[in-house]
Amino acid sequence: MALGKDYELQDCPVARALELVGERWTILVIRDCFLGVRRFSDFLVHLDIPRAVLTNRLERLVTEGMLERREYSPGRSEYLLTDRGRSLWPILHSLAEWGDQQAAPRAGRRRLFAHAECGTDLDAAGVCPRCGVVPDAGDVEIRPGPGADLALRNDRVTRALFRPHRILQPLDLTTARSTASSEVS
Amino acid sequence: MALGKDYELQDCPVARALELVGERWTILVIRDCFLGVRRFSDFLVHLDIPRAVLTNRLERLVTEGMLERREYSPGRSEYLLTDRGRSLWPILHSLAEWGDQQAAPRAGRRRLFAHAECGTDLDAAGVCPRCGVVPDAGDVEIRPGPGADLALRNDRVTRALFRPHRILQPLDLTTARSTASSEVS
DNA sequence: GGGGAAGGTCTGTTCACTGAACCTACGCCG
DNA sequence: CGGCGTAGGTTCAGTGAACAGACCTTCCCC
Repeated sequence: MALGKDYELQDCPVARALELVGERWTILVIRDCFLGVRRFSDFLVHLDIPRAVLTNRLERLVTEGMLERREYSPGRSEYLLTDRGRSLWPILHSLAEWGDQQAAPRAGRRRLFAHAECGTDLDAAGVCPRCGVVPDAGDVEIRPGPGADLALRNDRVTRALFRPHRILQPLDLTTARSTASSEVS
Repeated sequence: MALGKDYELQDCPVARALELVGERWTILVIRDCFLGVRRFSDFLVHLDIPRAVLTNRLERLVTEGMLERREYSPGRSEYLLTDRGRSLWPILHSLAEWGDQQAAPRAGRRRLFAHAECGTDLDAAGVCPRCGVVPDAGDVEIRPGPGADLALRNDRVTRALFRPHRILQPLDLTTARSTASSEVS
């Protein structure tokens, strides 16, 4: 299903897409995957999502072929975007663009995306203005914009995101973890 | 709110976007607006959405400034996309692209988008390959692709969509209405 | 003034999300 | 060995939203 009653009878590609990624939380889980989050507990602290729902969404994304589950140690798994999952990048990017245009804090954008190869910021359509290409998700670097705000939320994942890094690469949570004097919700 | 518990604490543009358009059905209502649907009863037959939910979504979209409600006759209203609503076009387009890539029927794509000025089909990023621009939503023409299928669903709106037309322009429902021998769900 | 369409509201039921508690396996430390 | 912490879940009661279907009101047309 997707949203209670599935949209099966909708002969429309948008409905098809929503069947796969339209459930509550699903898009945010995928967003976190792009940001480099891979472990259950990291999704948990970053999303404030009920554990049962997270379990459910991860399972579903795995069976849909968006994520791959891999045990990095007995009983511990991490979740990685598959090629299919990565193909969602244009959707994520357009959502982020729109969200920032419509509701950016006064301070400015929260996150900036750049073409990693040349360092140029992407335009609204996801195109690198210098190279004239739409970079693959693996070639995008993300960094906090002027509107980013640690006061709003301060968990180890959010802190780690304050260092620029390539999308899809695992976050460096070690230092962020040790910096943590208190783990504020 | 947006999805039960709102995503207020997410300092992320994607979460902001989902707060506005992430609820069940909301995206499909907006899709229909782009397709030219304007009236309560047309949304109803095309979406198979519970009436109460439709009322609620339309109301919310109006208060969010995505739609404008206009009485075209006492007690009868139609809903039109505002500029803010139109700015969602890139998101809709990327969703449609992705949905068709991932789950197109064997017969092929369900819908095709073309740049109305020159008649060229848009590429996956929404760019017109001939003109090199991302056409505004008002300059996009939509027509059924080879994978479109009236057998799946056959209401007056779906039938009207079988004629090519410009996005945002009202559908010509009159002939489709009269053609209707029986209004199959 | 009877019938039909448009655009809703109301109601009972089902279903999914929520929050909190509980559980298990592993690793480390003394 | 025994205790503690962490990762990654599962279980369960409570709640709020979605669902289907009946009902209602206003307008229009004959």
